[in-house]
Amino acid sequence: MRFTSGAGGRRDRYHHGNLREALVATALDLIAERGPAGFAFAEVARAAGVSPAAPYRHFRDLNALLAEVAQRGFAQFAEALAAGRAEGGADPVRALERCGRAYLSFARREPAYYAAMFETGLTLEADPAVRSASDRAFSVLREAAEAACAVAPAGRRPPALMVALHLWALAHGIASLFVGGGRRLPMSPEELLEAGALIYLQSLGLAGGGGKSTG
Amino acid sequence: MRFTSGAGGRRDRYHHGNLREALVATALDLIAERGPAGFAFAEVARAAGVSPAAPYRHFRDLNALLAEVAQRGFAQFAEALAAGRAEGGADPVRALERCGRAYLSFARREPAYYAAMFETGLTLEADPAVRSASDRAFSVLREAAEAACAVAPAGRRPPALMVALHLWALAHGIASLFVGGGRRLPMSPEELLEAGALIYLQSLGLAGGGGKSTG
DNA sequence: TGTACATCAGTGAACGCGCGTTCACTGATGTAC
DNA sequence: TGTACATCAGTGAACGCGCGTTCACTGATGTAC
Repeated sequence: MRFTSGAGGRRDRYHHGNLREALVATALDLIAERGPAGFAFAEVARAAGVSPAAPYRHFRDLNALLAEVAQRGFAQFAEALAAGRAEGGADPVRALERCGRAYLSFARREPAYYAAMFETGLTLEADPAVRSASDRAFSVLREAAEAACAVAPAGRRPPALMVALHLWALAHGIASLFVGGGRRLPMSPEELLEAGALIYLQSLGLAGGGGKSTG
Repeated sequence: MRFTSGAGGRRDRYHHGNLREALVATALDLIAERGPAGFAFAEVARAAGVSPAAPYRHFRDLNALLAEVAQRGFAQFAEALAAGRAEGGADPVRALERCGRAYLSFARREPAYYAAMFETGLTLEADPAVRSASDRAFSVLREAAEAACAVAPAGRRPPALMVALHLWALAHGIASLFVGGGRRLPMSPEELLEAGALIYLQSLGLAGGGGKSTG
């Protein structure tokens, strides 16, 4: 549980004071336990210690609550990607690699957010707020790819958008298949992604031929 | 609808005769409409034109039915991958590429199966039959990767399992993100995968340096 | 070919349950004066 | 500082509904003789 019943000990008041936040946090807990489709609106209310009618003051229905969770997830995701990118420092290729690593690490660190973002069926993508939060996250990766592609050998500069999509898909595929799920691997997802990105970027002339490029 | 009410016109009989098959087909229809978590056990019965108690003769509960769907999906998936591989002919690298292409094309052609296989939450993977059907599908890809890696330049032969995992993740990521979903792309998923696989395999010395390798 | 019978797949009624949603309400908060 | 009042967040009771599951049943099928 995150702070489902108010970490400050200010509970059992008639006015909850922070129910909207509490509902989001509770939904996140329930998603972690049972997946994004594993519970009902009334259940969130019960788990938050509130009457079944209370959530209607804040969300039209369960879907709206899940959309809010997904939206926040994408916002945090964007921050995590940007932080990863910054970690790479001045070297744009290294920054791109770190960006991919941050993708995977977010999926591992925040499986509930990740599930809300990507495993809810496509319904959420119809929500404009979710959609634009998602776009903002992807644009971090796209910009990192643009910077990296700019340092490619002149004359064989790959399309940055394509590079971004390839790395996104690779990271997403690895996260979906091998993080959390029961599938066994002979290596960690992180190692798998790092190796894949290295092989891919080498082919584009963007990574050193065999040298160590990460710490 | 596939053949929900018996394609042979032999309906309105007391004994359905093929209810098990009809339930699987109906579930597939419902998954296509609303996703793997979007309907109830009783609803499958109703859609199949049968009393709510009837499905219990064939499946313990909705989860067992979904597991059956997933299992069949993986079986067809394995066949599709093998067919793709065979399409590549004697050239093992080409065969590997075709295998990846078949992955994507299955996701597009059979979105309901694909959803049952990969978007049901991890619960299904606990089922041994589903698990082994899934393993069988992956082993087609792994064997294709082994054959392809065997023709790599001696001395820098990549680990085949890793190559298989990379291509699997790439294809799965592209399928999950860009097939069916609302996300727009500047190119088709097929082209994206083909380009990605080519870049990746070139780096391993497995694909011609810039030559056309597909038809 | 015909009859008796066992088997089994599907019926339909029934149950308790939790959900989604609404409603008039009530208690807390903050603000005007 | 104190009081009256508007606002608003949460209550709790209520409703109809569909679900999951069970049960004794019944009608179709196939087989033994």
